[in-house]
Amino acid sequence: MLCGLNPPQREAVLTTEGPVLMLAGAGTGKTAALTARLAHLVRSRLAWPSEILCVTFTNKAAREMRERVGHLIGPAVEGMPWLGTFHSIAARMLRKHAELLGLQSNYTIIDTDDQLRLLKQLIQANDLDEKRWPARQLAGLIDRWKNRGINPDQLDAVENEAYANGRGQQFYKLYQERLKALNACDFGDLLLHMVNILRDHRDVLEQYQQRFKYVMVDEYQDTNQVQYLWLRLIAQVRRNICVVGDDDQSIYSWRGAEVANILRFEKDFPGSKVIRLEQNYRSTPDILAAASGLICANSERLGKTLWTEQDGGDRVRVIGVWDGPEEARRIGEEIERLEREGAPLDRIAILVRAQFQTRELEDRFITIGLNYKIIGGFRFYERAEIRDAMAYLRVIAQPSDDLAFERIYNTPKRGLGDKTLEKLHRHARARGVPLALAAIEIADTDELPARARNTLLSLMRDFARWRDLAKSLSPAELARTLLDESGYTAALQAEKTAEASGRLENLAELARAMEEYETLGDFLEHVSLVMDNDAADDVEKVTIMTIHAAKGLEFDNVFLPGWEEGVFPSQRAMDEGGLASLEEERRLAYVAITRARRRCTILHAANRRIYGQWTSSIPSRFIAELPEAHVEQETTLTGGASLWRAQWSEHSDPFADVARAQPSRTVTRGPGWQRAAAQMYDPTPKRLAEPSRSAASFAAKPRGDVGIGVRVFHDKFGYGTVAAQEGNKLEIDFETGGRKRVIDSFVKLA
DNA sequence: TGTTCGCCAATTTTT
DNA sequence: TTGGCGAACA
Repeated sequence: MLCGLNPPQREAVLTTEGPVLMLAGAGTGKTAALTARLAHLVRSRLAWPSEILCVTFTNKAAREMRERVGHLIGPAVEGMPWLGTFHSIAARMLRKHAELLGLQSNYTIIDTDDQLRLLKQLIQANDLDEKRWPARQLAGLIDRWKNRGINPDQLDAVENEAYANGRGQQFYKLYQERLKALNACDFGDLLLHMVNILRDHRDVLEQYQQRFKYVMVDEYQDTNQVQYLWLRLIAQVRRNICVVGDDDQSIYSWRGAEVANILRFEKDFPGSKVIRLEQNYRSTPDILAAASGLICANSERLGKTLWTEQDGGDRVRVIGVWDGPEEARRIGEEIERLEREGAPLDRIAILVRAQFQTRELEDRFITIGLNYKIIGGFRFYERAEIRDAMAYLRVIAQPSDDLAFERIYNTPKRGLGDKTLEKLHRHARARGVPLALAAIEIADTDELPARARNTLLSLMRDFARWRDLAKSLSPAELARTLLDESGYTAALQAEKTAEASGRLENLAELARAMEEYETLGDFLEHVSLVMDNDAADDVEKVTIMTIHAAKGLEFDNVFLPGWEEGVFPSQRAMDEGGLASLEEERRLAYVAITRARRRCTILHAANRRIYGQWTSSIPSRFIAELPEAHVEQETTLTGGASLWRAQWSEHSDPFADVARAQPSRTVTRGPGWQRAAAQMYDPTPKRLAEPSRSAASFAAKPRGDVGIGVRVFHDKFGYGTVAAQEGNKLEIDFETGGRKRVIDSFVKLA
């Protein structure tokens, strides 16, 4: 079991008693250490599998862990009910003790979509202006409160002020009451409810404290306050808690994760042993050195020094290009080259800061016929059609599921609108029954116009029939029948669009996925917590995803586009979160670079279209922070510059304005950005860029609608009059700021 | 009820 | 540029 482990890893495995903090840098084999430790505990009979609590953040991580432990200890792993995500374990506990909070044990777990609709209803019912106080914001606040372990009555005045002029608490309370009435929990509740129970019921707490001889936590830097409280309650007696994490990879603070949890572990658990895993098995020395150099700029680190036995490899490449499309083109070319060299596509990834960056790449890859897949964005179970199908199933399984009922009672369109819904609501509230029951009752009266009444009646009959069928059919068969008979499939077929046929496929896939489940209940429980669906693909594809989504993964070749101020670090981070969020961006950059095994290529463009607006930008400060010795810079702009110069003849440094044209909005200009900017616009390049197609894009055609004397508007400089025009370059006398040279696509007719 | 137009806003998203 | 949403119409 210990073979193949290095000394610190062994130590982590063998230090079973007392608190252990395992600081594991990127690619240092922490999962190996963790699984070996788990296996060791079982093998040496220190604990039964059922006496070990092992928590991860994602289902994927839990699954992998289970698999790997299974290899080490065999079928005993089946008896590990407490290996899972925070949420699934808390949900399981809560099912046992739900009645302590006035919930039934078959409570529904609602997702953010339901949550939002519920809040919207509350806001409307309480005459709040939805525009001014969006449900999203309230949802965000409530989430944050729950993440911090704050119950409605514990909310302080300041927090309360955060929503609707001091009505935050009121709405939080209302929301919780509504959830309880629906016998439902949101994700945050799973943990918060359990913490409340453990706090208020000594007997329950002691039961778990006794049961769990050992506690292990993966990705500890991502725990939030309430998860921390939960862990501490459970582990504080035996104190056999081993947490693994990397403060440098904490990138989820905006979701309530608190790096502080890992930073103060030693204080929380005095006498804890700190073990550092620093030998990296993933990346080449240059990649490691570049990443390490970058992360050094952060304060408040526990500090680790990654090293590797590997040698050789390429330096991290930094490529400056003219604009977004060229960036995408360049990446496409590089990937095609790698492909020709025999590199498998599925070991290549493009990691972006934000989803909008994927579009350009996608466009380009479609054009050149490169196989790619985009991870993230909408996940399978979040698609509208899947959620609709699920809602049908939920109503069948639980007639009291009002949220599900509301979702589908007019989907597909059957002529039941807001008017009818309102009546249902009124009746349901008056009688204190669920909507579905109210529907049956009201369809028996003359409250509704004949048409609505008949439709409703037949819908409720359908549900009664399906509920009946549910007893004899398998979940998958039930789903197929229901989709057919409800007219849902027919409505999609009638659409005849590519999108609709995609949706039909998804529904078929859903039914297929349901084959594995014996009962409808099993399936629904699975889906509410295990919302992932990585369908294995047989074709090799390049992966495009956000850096966040890439945490924990590795690729031979990694491309990192969009390293520009405003994109990465993102404008929002710089505007709002101050130093702390800039440091989180830097950690994100660190995560990005350390995904690469062999080669890492960073790109930045001088111009980019964001939200339909052309914006010019300077290289990210993170580029300047990379240690020069491990970086190789290249820019295609040099070729372009000479063309530009040829067109502009006597103007010696045409790029000066592009560089200077930066918005003064960017308050902090790190000392390094100039270096990068200078490098980028250096007219005497250290290395001559290949005369690329990008150069050609410079000789763009002029715009027909601007000419000398025309008054125009520029986003940064304001109004001005065109004084000279050459190709697509304009010289403009601005009303404030004097004469500037700009590209015609940056101006609008005034 | 269902459709269409104009306005506004716009990161990251493990469960 | 895209999408979501409410108000105005069919």
